[in-house]
Amino acid sequence: MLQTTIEMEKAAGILKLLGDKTRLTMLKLIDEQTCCVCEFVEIFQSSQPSISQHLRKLKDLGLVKEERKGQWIFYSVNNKSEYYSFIKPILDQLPDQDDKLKELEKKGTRISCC
Amino acid sequence: MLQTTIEMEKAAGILKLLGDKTRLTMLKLIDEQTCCVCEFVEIFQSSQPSISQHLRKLKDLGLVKEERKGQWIFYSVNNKSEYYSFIKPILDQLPDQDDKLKELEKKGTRISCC
DNA sequence: TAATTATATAAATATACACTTATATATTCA
DNA sequence: TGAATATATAAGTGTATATTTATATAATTA
Repeated sequence: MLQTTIEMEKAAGILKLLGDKTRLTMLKLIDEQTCCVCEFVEIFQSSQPSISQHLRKLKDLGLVKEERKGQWIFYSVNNKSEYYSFIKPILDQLPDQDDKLKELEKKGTRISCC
Repeated sequence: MLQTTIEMEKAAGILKLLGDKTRLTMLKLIDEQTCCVCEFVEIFQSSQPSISQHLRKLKDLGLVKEERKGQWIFYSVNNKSEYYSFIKPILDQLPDQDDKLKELEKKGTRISCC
């Protein structure tokens, strides 16, 4: 097998994180874009702590990276992660979620600082 | 995007099932082989009901198929499943688990009926 | 046909997980 | 510098999930 493999325990841990609709949708959204916490709060109609806690789990495994810009913290998928090649084929099979961001833009609540 | 997509909710449900070390290892094992319940019990050092319940969940989503041969029921990944193309790239990135079956053969507890 | 072996299912229990509530920290702006 | 905004964290709570215990079903074999 030429393909890179990933330790079983690690793989299960990552898949468990992806096995949540909110986190999975988050990852798909920020695979090629960037979102801040308050945008997620609006998109998922969830509380701010709930969103923060989901992001924390993704960050703990190094799957996402954050970048502060003023008062906002923007999240995106960490394509430098050693597990990116593991999750990328999964994300690629998910339906595009850009309509969710389009909705924010329409409502004028999309944050595009700088 | 040319790739087939899968509904978000369904994808999360499947990934949640894969996000368990026992089930993930099971799937990897039976992607190209066939195993019966008692073999899993020995491989994972788990109780028989525990193994049966894991298999039930995989079967409920159609990810595995079963075939009775005498007193044994053999399980294998259902490559006819509409979700097989979703899980296959994941399984392909996992380390080979054949050593687990080799171990059974060495101990003489591998079931190879017929 | 009775005993044995393999598997499934149901109920009970213990643990893991997501979400809420409350609070802390950090940045911006008046 | 004080108020407002954005985010994080900690503690508490409720729900989901895995595992055990107990029992049922099905096939085999003596």
